Amino acid sequence: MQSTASHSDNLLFLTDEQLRKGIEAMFFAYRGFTADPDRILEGLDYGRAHHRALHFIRRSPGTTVNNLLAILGVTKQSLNRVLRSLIEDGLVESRIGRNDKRERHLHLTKKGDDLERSLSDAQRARMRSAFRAAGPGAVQGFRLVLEAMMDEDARRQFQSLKETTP
Amino acid sequence: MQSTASHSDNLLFLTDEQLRKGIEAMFFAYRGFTADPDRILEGLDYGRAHHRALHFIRRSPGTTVNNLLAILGVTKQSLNRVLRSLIEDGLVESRIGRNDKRERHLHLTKKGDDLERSLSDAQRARMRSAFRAAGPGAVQGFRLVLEAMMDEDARRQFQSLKETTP
DNA sequence: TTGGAAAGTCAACAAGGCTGACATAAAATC
DNA sequence: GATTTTATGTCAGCCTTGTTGACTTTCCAA
Repeated sequence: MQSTASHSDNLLFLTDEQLRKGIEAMFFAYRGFTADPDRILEGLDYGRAHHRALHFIRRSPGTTVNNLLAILGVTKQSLNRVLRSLIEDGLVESRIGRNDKRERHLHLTKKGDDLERSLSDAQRARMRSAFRAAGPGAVQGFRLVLEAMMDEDARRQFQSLKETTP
Repeated sequence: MQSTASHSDNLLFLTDEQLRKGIEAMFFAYRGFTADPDRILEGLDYGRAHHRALHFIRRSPGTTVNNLLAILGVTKQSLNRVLRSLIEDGLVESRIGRNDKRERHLHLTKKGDDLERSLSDAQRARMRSAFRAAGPGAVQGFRLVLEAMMDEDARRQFQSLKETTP
């Protein structure tokens, strides 16, 4: 029975019940994850889509529109609507490429950087307190599971973002 | 320096860089998390909102509309639109409460159960493969962090769902 | 018996996805 | 040099899913 016990121990986390808990945890946690930035954006004329664009532009200054499209996984029409308003309002600057003049390289202005910072500060604060509450080992596990849950493409994008040190 | 090293070891996972990675991991992983059910729903006339309603009705058969509202965190008008189509199409049955006849108790029909099963099968398959890839320890950490990331209310709901054994 | 809670409905609106069609400029290729 | 491909932007229109506000019906409970 010893080997049976150890066998079931190893597979315990793969029962449908455990998987369902994982699914529901993702659902509730994602709500918390977006709650703080959403609250900040409520007053302004922006939404979650604007936050995502600002985040990845700040993350990779000078990124092209096509690049951003691939990362965000939306259509250019969707992204364009968001970018247009950010550019009009002076939060994002679009510079014509030097080598390839078809490309637009995106940068945050001071104003855009300020907003993104306030949004990500709020999000980081929650992440920090969750990490602190769960402990270092848990954080490692958290990232392993999330990475394994991604689509191949997303994982590649995530990993190449990881490697860059801004 | 021994105590300094151990001190920085303990805080290493709280650097802004680590937190940013956590944020991006949530973003990419959530996309993967919803991708499979979304693909199935694409053909049908339903969306993610329908999936969520079906999930929690199957999870807690006989739940009231108010209960579901609290869990899903949307307005009754939003939920009503979704429930109406599910009831019309014969996936959900709405039974008037016996004790309190104002209440509607929600149940899945065979048809609703079949659809929910096919959606959650797909979602569980991804979760299973992520859990398997990451290992039991990681799964524990994953859930600890997610739980700590939830709002108070959501955490209470999550925990009371956990305790129920259907 | 009356106040208020639970549930449902209608209307209107917004964010943010999507498709399709088309325009322009520039690079790449033949 | 002509043609094709690529990167971007834009217009129009559609869908889902969220919102608010106003109103009705039902019916429990004080």
